[in-house]
Amino acid sequence: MRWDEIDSQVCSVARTLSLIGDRWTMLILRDCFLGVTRFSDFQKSLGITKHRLSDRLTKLVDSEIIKKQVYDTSHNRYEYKLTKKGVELYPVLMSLVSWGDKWTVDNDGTPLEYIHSSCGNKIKAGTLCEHCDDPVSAFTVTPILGPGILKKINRGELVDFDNQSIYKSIK
Amino acid sequence: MRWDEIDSQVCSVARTLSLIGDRWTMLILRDCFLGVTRFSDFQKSLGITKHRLSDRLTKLVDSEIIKKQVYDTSHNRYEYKLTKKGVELYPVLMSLVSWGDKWTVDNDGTPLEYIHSSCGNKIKAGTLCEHCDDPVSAFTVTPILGPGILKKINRGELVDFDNQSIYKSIK
DNA sequence: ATTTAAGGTTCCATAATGGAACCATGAAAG
DNA sequence: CTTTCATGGTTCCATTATGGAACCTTAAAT
Repeated sequence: MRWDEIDSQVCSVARTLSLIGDRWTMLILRDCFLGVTRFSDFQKSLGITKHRLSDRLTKLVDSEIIKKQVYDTSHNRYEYKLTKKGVELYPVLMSLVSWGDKWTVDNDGTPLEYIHSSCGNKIKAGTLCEHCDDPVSAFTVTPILGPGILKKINRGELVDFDNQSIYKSIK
Repeated sequence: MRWDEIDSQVCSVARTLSLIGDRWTMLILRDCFLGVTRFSDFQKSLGITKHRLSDRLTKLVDSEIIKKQVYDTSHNRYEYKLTKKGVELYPVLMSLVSWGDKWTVDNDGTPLEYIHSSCGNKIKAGTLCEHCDDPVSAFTVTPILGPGILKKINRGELVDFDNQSIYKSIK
């Protein structure tokens, strides 16, 4: 299977990664969340080549994760800004940051810190269950088949689907 | 800048993506969390070519996100399992799932559902601040320079560092 | 003696990426 | 009024990464 076919997998991870899972894309989005909007600023911040940046921005606009707006009509200058769909990728970014802060930090400490305006403290972000407020971890979650897979099985699609692993989960 | 140099950026996102940000790696980890452990099962589940899978597994073992263990000494058969470092990537996976469930779902519904063993409900995972329990979103978080950057600036490294964007953040 | 299963490696054609050069527009400088 | 600069790109080409198929190795099973 080629990479550009992974969105055919009936899997939210695969479908999401088909949009944001290639080189540079998440770093571009990191910059978006930090307030970068202009082509040349992305380029300086990232060290990406122009045509690669151009390609990635176009794809992100096509998938409606960012939008391209003229900010200077006389010059045709543009700014790229997150859409609602894009803003909602923030948990992905924060979870990457949290993990990186713990496992890839050097002796100097964490590169950035994040202040939560609700309480004024440094963020200690956790993934919690909104029903019980307990932390969500691989050991307290059991995946089960959802309608997105079950309906396709009932219609005879996914004939060679192997659901063994789902019921094993992580031990 | 080449992709294999991004871990030189003083940024937890870049450093994390240098380990798990290339094609296939997150999908391999998805399978790890679902209970897949064997080379051939990864290959069947992912549709990845053998040498690419071999390459990715080796890199994940090198970065201590998974470990390779013999499960059949007479045959030299191996299983790959998440380490503590790897298990802690679960929030990254769940945030990708949550976003994908919302923005990439088809008419049939979500592919998988996740039951939280703490409360028995379907997971509604949210990224919350552990100080105030309020949701963490791009609009309620302000990034500031941390010691990992400040100390390097004080030592005269990062001379051409541009922190403009950090103070803009997202509006 | 041959086949099968697991877990790979090798070879080669194709696709993605990186670096450098080039282009277009309008504003600013001399 | 000619040249230079800033922004936001595109083109060309060499280098890397990836995909597909074939092949390899060990030990058991037929």
